[in-house]
Amino acid sequence: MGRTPCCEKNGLKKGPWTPEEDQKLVDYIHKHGYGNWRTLPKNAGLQRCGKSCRLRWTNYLRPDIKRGRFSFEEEETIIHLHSILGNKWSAIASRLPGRTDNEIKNYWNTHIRKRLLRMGIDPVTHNPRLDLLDLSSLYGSISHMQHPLHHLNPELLKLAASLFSQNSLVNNDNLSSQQNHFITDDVSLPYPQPQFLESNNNVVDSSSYPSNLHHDELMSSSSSGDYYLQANNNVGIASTSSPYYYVSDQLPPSYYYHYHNNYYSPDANLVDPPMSETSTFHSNNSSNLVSVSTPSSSPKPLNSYVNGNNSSTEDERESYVSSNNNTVLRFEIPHMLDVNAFV
DNA sequence: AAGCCCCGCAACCGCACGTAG
DNA sequence: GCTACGTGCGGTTGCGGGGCT
Repeated sequence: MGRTPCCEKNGLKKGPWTPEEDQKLVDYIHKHGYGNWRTLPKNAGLQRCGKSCRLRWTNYLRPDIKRGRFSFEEEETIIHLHSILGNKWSAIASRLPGRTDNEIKNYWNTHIRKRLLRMGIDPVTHNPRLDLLDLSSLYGSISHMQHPLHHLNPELLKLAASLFSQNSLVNNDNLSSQQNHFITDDVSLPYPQPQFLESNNNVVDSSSYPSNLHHDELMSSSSSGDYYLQANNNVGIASTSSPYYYVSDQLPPSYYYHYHNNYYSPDANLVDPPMSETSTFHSNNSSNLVSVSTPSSSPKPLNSYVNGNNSSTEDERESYVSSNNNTVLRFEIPHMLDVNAFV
């Protein structure tokens, strides 16, 4: 232990770099290259610590640094890589030429993360935040009925199925496009088909939606390509990479999809979510325990994002994303979430 | 116009970890 | 094994700009 600090605290400048300091650092590195950051500032005539010089060089002065706002492709890559690598900013930066880890980290924290939260997506797990919806009354309504699904309004069933299928995967060629169902003990109902929409809202593809959603088959489903599919209707599914949902055997099988090449675009404006970070709810029948839990990942109150003012740049970004000719998966959530209106 | 507030971003801090001598 | 050093990361700070009142 007892490692000495990288610099003496006394006499060394902190704070923003002046153009003169930048020039000194650049000149020195052009002449001698960079190497020993501890001795570099002294040799370069800078009243800075080596760490500060290194950060200034790697994050700002390096000649190959790309300036300006992130392109849609870069942003897509960041989200993609973050879903795989997590907060490995340097690893992400290595895949984005000209971008630094610090820049990506800042951009993530100030733009992408907030937008994902507004979209109802957990920025850590990249899964929809089901905790934003209070489903207790919905499931309570289902579970206390003797033949629950027979008596429900189709709109309510559609909503329930929609909520369960929010984690749908996309573009899996190995899955056929048969009618999708969720299975209960006594009734089989079609899953609502998520729609692929172009920017003009034309439906362009729905054939790649996962099929064979019978839970017995899902139990044995395997990963395919980039997509990871797991399903289980037992209580207590454990996963190291995603939130998990577990339900009783009288409710739709739980499942989630870990996806890599696409991301969700639920219309978060359709709901006014509760501000709880995690919600757990129980049906009236204790044997039908239903728990939907999304790990907390937001140090800031969610309403600071959901209800907060959007900056103009953020609005621009939103319009940029929506106007880009990229296909996104869009989930339609009914406006009316009052269960009593359906039963 | 002035003051306040919010936000984005550059920069810093502290710590952990890998590596070479 | 110890130490120095470089590097990476999460968290945080503080400045400056812009918007609002």
